[in-house]
Formats: sequence, structure tokens, C-alpha cells
Amino acid sequence: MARQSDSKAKTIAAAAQLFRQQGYHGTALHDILGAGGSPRGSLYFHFPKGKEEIGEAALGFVAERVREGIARAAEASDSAESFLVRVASHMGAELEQSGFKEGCPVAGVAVDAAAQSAVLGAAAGAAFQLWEREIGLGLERFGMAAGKAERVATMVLSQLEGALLLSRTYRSLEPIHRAGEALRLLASL
Amino acid sequence: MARQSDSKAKTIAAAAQLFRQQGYHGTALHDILGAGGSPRGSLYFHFPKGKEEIGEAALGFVAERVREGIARAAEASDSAESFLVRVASHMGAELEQSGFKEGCPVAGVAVDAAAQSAVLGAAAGAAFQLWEREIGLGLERFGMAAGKAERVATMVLSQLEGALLLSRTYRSLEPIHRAGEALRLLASL
Amino acid sequence: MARQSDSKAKTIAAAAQLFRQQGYHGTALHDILGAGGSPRGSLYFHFPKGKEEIGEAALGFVAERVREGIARAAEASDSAESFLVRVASHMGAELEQSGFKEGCPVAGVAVDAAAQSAVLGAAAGAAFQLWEREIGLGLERFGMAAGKAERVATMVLSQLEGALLLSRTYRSLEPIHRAGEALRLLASL
Amino acid sequence: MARQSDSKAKTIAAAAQLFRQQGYHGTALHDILGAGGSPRGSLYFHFPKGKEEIGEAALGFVAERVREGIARAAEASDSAESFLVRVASHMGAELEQSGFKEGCPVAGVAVDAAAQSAVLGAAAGAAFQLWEREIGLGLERFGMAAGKAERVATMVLSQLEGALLLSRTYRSLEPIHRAGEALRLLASL
DNA sequence: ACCCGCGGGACGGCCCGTTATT
DNA sequence: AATAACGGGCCGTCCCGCGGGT
Repeated sequence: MARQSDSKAKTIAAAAQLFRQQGYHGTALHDILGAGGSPRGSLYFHFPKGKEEIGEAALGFVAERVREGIARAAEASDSAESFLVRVASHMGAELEQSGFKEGCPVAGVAVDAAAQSAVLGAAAGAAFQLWEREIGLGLERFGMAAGKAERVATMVLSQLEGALLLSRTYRSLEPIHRAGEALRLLASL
Repeated sequence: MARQSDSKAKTIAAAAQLFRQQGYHGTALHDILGAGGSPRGSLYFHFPKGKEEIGEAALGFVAERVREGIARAAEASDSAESFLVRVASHMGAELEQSGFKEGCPVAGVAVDAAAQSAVLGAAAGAAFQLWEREIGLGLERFGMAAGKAERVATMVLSQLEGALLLSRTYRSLEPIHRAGEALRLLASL
Repeated sequence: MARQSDSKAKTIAAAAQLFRQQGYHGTALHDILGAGGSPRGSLYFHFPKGKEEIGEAALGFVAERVREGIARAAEASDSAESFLVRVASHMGAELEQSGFKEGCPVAGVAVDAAAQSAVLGAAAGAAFQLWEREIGLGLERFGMAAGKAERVATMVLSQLEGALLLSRTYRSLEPIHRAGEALRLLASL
Repeated sequence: MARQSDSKAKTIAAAAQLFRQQGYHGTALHDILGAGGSPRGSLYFHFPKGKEEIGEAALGFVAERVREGIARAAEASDSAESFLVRVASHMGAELEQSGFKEGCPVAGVAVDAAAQSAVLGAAAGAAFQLWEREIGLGLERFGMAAGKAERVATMVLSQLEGALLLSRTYRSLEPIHRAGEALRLLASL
């Protein structure tokens, strides 16, 4: 039992990291297995539907991890502004630490496979919506009206995703820094 | 051979469209060739370096096409606000027309391959910078100071890229519409 | 799928025969698989390093087979002369039976690939040395001093390899017959 | 006129060298063109029958070059023994100079393609026979009877070809040195 | 009359995502 | 839960003509 979930969890974590670096199609099952330490044949025991199911699980895994990060940032902040900036700088730090290789873990699957696979598309959408909701909650926490918070949350997430993409491509934190400025504006709406 | 550029240009255009829908690794050369009407071996003549060179060419192609679109939007507008909104709604229209399949043509390869291939990474970065510059130019045209325009342009592009990603994933224009709101804010900075 | 070695051994044998007829580069993996009755993908399982590994295995396989043939010839003979002639005529018979298509199974890859691939070169060299040693052992068996036997064995193998090449090219056993004469001389050294 | 034959001759010489190093099938037309400095399309002007015709021409070219070498060696020698040893050591020197890459230029084609292509097989056979004849002539020059010289010439060529193959594979001149010993024996027959 | 840029099908080998068997 | 085996398909590039230049 413990062994089982350990191996499965490791595989999911490895997949998430690789999808984030190389996209969904750019990542071979072989690499995931190698990174996760699992033997080759046992994969279809844990994930009977194959790669797509791994992708779905990886999406769910990172979705929750990031959601927690957003929630923690909200708790640790004392204003909408500092909340959003904290989220942005956390993303920037992760990106920089990975040598500008690891962008948004959901984008790597969404861009590659969302248009082809219904289940992957749904999972990616669910992840983004989970984050939107958590951002909206954070905004409400600092006094923003619920309806407005929902709309602003979308803008915030868009800004963050775009800045992450630009920063990764440029291999520079500048877009994320500038996104902080935009976020402050959005927070004061 | 008068029809030199015909086949090559068709291949590049087909590649650009497919990368945009399925990402770089999700697109097989076979599909590009099929869509472009070219046989397999001609490719080696036009693009001796293979798929990577096609990717580079496709990136250059769309970079310029989008840049022109931005420039035209600036010319057709009478304020920074209407300029940016026009760009956003143009993107939204394209996305909707394609059945929410075609997102940003650069993101499709940036996410997949920017971290792996130096030349693809550079080409993607060049495309984004080209657009940033053109947006900045448009902003200056309506009175924004150069230094500020440059910074705001980055935020604008981030917002657009993120909104495009979200809209495509959700299969809904809502994020792009909300991005319009954010853009108005940025324009009035 | 318990029948582990069946398919692999068949593939190796088929490869050895084809390399011998068409050389290393002249033989497509497709042909080897076809001749061995194996499906495409199993190959990557049995030979993770690809064609080179098949070549290596094929070389090892024929090296041992031929070595056994030499040893048997020595046992069946009562003089150095009859030993060497027996080896030569065995080679000639094989060549003739195949319609002058199958020469030395090692030469086919040594000529093609020894200069390019270190592992293939080493395997080919090992095969030749194995045969030299076995020939030398046979010579010692009939009274030749060890040191001389070693030197003469090299000459014998050279003579045999060269005669095989000539006979195959001419499509005539004549060179091998004449080699028999040279071998008798060498045996009486 | 002068331009024409120059380009063609260069191509043939380049092909001969490459076939010698990598075999017939291991050598791509692309490499030959590159080494010969010829443009791609002009190849089928000079060699309408394609690669096979290049192979044939290359075989004819080296056949004559080597024949001349043998004839010169005969002229420069004062005994059958020194003649044969001179030929062997010349071969050894060439092999060593090339870093043990360039073996017999005919063997590279004969092993690969002689069994498949009638014209290549014939050309390879013709080359070997030309050499045999020249060796026989040399032997007669030093007093050997014509009938015997013909038979011994075959043994000599076999010994040389085999030794060359072994030396190249081992990356050591030893087999060629030992062949010299065998050749002395043959000369004194 | 000679030359060659350009384009074209066809495999080449590699390896991918997956399924039987135990 | 894991070994052994499987087709399929990807990317590279190979060997080759067509038709315009010089």
C-alpha cells in the first residue's frame, strides 16, 4: 500500500515536472519512467489509460499544489496588492531556480494537447479555474466585492500566465517584474 | 524554376498553423507536408536542418504577420485604449473562428521547445520582442512616454498571451473580454 | 511471453546471413526483421542500442560458429595439411551452396563499418583473433611450435579471407582451390 | 572541356576514397559530391546511370592505379621475393598513413555490392583479375613459368587482400608483415 | 551543348505508447 | 506488479529526374 502510492506519486510528480519543461508531446513515457524510478511495465497497472491518464493526474497534482501556494500567499499578506505580488514573485523564483526551464505546469499540457484531448483539456481548464477561484477568494478576503473579484481574478491569472511565458522565453525575470506592476493596478480596482 | 517560393511558403504557413493548434512536438512533419501539399524530400532541400529550421521559419513568418496586425490596429485607432482593445478583439475573433483551436502561434513552440532548442528559443523570443516593440510604438503614438510605453507594452503582451491561453483552454471568449478591461486600465496609466 | 530467446536468436542468425551477403550498410533492419520473422518493435527491446548492437551480436554469433568449425576440422584431421585444406574446402562448399553470395560473415561488416564504429571494429577484430587462435591451436596439435604456429595462423587466415573474397567476386572456386595449395606450403613450414 | 573532365575525375577520385573507407552502401552520394566539390544536379549529367555508374568508374580508376603500382614495384625489384614484399609494404604504408581507415578500394565495393549488382560485380572482378595478371607478369619476369605464375599470382593476391583486411580491422601492421613472410615462400615456389 | 538549381517519392533507423503473460 | 514483446509512425536523408539557365 505504502509502496504502491509512493511509486505512483513519484511518477506523477516526475511527469508534472517534465511536462512543464518540455510540453506534453515532447515528453516520452520513457523519460517519465526513468525520472520516477518506476519499472517499465508497471505503468499500465497504475494508469490503465496510458499517457493521457498520467497527464490528467499530473494536472490534478499541480493544480492542487499551486492552489495551496496561492492560499498561503493570501494568508501571509495584509493587502490585495501584497498578495498578488507575492504570488508573482514566487513564480519568478521557481522559474529562476530551474534555470528558466520550468514555466507553468498546466500550460505545457494545455498548449500541446488541450485542443486534441477532451480529458486533458477539461483537466487543464479545471486547474486554471481552481486557481482563478482561489485568487478571487484572496481578493475578497481583502475587501473586493465578489462579482468584481471574480472578473479581476481572471485578469490576474492571465497576466501571470502571460508573464511566465514571456519570462521563460526571454530567460529574464523582467516580464514577471513588470507583471507585478500591472497586478498592483488590478488590486486597486 | 519559377515556383521556388511557392512550395516553401506554403509549407511554412501550414507549419505555423499546425504548431499553433498542436504545439511543436505534437505536430508531425508528415502533417505539415500533407497540409502544405509538398512531398517529403523537398523539405530536405528547403530546410536542410530539418524540423527545427521549419519551426524557426514558421516563427519568423507569424511574428511578422502579427506585427503587421498590431501596426494596422494602431493606425485604425484614435486612442491607446481603442488600439489595445482592437488587438484583443482581433485575437478573440481568430480564436473563435478556428473553433478555439488556434491560440498564439508562438506560444505553441515556445512552451514545447524553447527550453530545449536554442534556435527555437531565440526565434520565439524575437517574435515576442517584435510584438512588444510594436505595441510600445502604438502606445507612444497616442502620447505615452517612451520609457513607460516599453514597460506597459510588456504588461499588455503578457495579458494578451495569458488571456489567449485561458480562452483557448476554457473554449470561451470570456478571458479575452476581461483582458480588454485590464488593457483599458493599462492604457490609461 | 516466455519464449525469450527464440526471437532474438533468430534475428541474430538472420542478421549474420544478410550482413554476409550484402554487407552491413547494405542490409536494412527491415530485411533482418523480415527474415527472422520478428515484428518491428521487439528489436528495440532486444537490442536497445539499435543496429550496431545487432551487428555486434551477429559478429559474436558467427565468430563462435566458425571457431567450432575450425576445431572440428582439426579433430577430424591427421595432419596440419589436411586440417587446413579441410577448412578451406568447407568454406568453398558453403560459398558454392549459396550461389556465391555468402562470403565471410565478418568481412561484410569489417569492410563496411570497422572504420566507423568502434564497437563493430572491436567485435570484428575479436572474431578474427578467435579464429587465428583456433587455427594456431590446430597447428600446434600437429606438432608446430607455439610461436611459429601463431605467426602461421595469421598467414593462413589472411590467405583464406582473401581467397574467399576473390572466389565470391569471380563466382568461381578457383581462388579457394589455389589457396589450398598455398596452405599446404604454410603447413609444412 | 577541361572543366568537364576535371569535375568528373575529381568525383571519381573522391568516390574511390570514400568507398574504400566506408564501403559502397555506407557512402552517400551527398558525401561524394561534397568531397568532389561538384554541385548536386550535375551528377546525372556525368553519370546518367547514377551511383552504380560512379561505382563502376571508381573501380576502373583504382584498378588502373594499383596496377601501375604493381608494375612499378616489379620494375624496381631484382627478385620475385623483393617484388612481392615491396607490394605488400606499399599497401601497409598506405593503410598506416590513412590511420588504418583505407583498406582495399575494390573490396569495399565487392563485399557490399558484388552480389547484388552485376555491373559492379563485373567491375570488381575485372580489377582483381587485372592485378592478378600484373602480379603474374612480375613473377614471370623473374623466371617463374607462365602457368605456375598465374596460379601463384592468385595466392599472392589472396594473401594480400586478406592481410589488408586483417590489418585494417586490427589496426595493426602485423598481419601485413606476416604476409610478407608468406609471400617469400610463394615466390620461391 | 553543357550544366545545375530545385523538387520528389521512398525507406533508413530509432523509439514511442501499448498489450500479453506470469 | 513487472518482464517481455509489439506494431506503428517519426524524423532524417538517400538516390534520383524535371525543367529552366549560361
